[in-house]
Amino acid sequence: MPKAKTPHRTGYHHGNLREVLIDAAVQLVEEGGPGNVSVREAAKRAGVSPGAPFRHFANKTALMTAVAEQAMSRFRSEITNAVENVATDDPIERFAAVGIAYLRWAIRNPTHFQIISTRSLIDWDSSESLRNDNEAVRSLMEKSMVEAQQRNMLRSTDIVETQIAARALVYGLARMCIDGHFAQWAVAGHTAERTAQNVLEHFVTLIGNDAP
Amino acid sequence: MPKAKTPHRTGYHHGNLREVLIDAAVQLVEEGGPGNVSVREAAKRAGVSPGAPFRHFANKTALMTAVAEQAMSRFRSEITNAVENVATDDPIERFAAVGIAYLRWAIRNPTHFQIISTRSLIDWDSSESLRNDNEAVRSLMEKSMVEAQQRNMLRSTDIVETQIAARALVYGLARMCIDGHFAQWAVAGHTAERTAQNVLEHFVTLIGNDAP
DNA sequence: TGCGAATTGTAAACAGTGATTACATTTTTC
DNA sequence: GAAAAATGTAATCACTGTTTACAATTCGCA
Repeated sequence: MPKAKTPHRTGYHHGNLREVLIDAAVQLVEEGGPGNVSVREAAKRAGVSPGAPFRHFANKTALMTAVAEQAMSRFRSEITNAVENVATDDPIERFAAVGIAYLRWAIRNPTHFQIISTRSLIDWDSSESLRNDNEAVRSLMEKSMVEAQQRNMLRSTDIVETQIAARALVYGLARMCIDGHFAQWAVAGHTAERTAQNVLEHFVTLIGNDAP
Repeated sequence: MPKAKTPHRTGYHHGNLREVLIDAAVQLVEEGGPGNVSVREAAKRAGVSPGAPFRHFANKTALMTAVAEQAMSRFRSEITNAVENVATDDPIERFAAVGIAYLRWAIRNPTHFQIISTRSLIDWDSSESLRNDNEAVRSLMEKSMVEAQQRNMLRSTDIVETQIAARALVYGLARMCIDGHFAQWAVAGHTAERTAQNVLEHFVTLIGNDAP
């Protein structure tokens, strides 16, 4: 977790305002969720007047989008790293690895996951990097599924439905956690993370060709 | 869709303010999502001063919670009706009927589904009716699953994982729609609703005991 | 029927918000 | 070194949720 480096601005110009504003916004998100972010408070923490941020961001949504871009980048690289460090080349296991890394990051960074997945907070369409990172994760899931089918490892041949189901399951588990639908199924003392992993692995055996 | 009935208040007292405020808030939600709701605008539309709503709701969240209660009640009864009108007593088909009714309502009432499922907008813990209605839907899913297992119709005996997976799948599909993760998988010209149904039915065959 | 209490409205104010505008300063560029 | 571009400030606007003091109305009861 890199600390916000405020370079103790000396003169009239700040020199680093854009990045410092993003860091301040991230800090505000961590302190009290997305609703805790205000442009003015971010400006105050950057030691700058309330109007200054609008030289760097067209509006509040643009600032939140920058926060989302940073978060999404870390999200993507954590998942990419996880799947690269998987020993086996079993595509189904690789898919499980993606899903587990996905859930792990979402559960450990709930407010950031909320920001990157809630379109009303950000301007999704205007950000190429958001789309790229998201597509990278999606295609990682897709590839492993397609490969599994090619090796005849899937129970069903309806790969489109299977893929959407897989994505919906992972996304649903993540959102159930961050939306608080979770108290009821912290099963048998397991943490949310462990439970989510169990369910994902269960799903993986369901779609597989072997008997459970 | 019942129209807000403003009884043309004559005197100093409104007589119906609480309900009219809820209706106004619902209208604002329909016009521009949850973010479009403001207590003052609701008061204005009810023809009342900005402070008046606080005689009926402790704060804005309480007003939104009342909106959510109304929406959740309709959500529950639509699902309950759907499953009561299912001819068969096949528990797996009954589960599918619940899921389809769930997705149907969520997709056709996206902003209201967003309100009832996003805990940051409402005061979930303080509302008994929200909990009751939610639990009713959950237990409807649970019952059909348990029955399916008792009749040996499920592929896996890990019923806890199967149940959570089922809920996560339905919830994930609904949220993917309302969060806009959907443009990519409006598959083959199908509407979101039809696609979601296909995926759900695919999942149902996956968990079943028969060969696909 | 009348009177005190509870309910429910108003008006005015407060602090906080996103955003814009006119202006000032600094940096960049030729 | 001067014109231009970038980036800060100060003031201001309209809007928000919420509170407070006060006024009008309705309700419960002698």
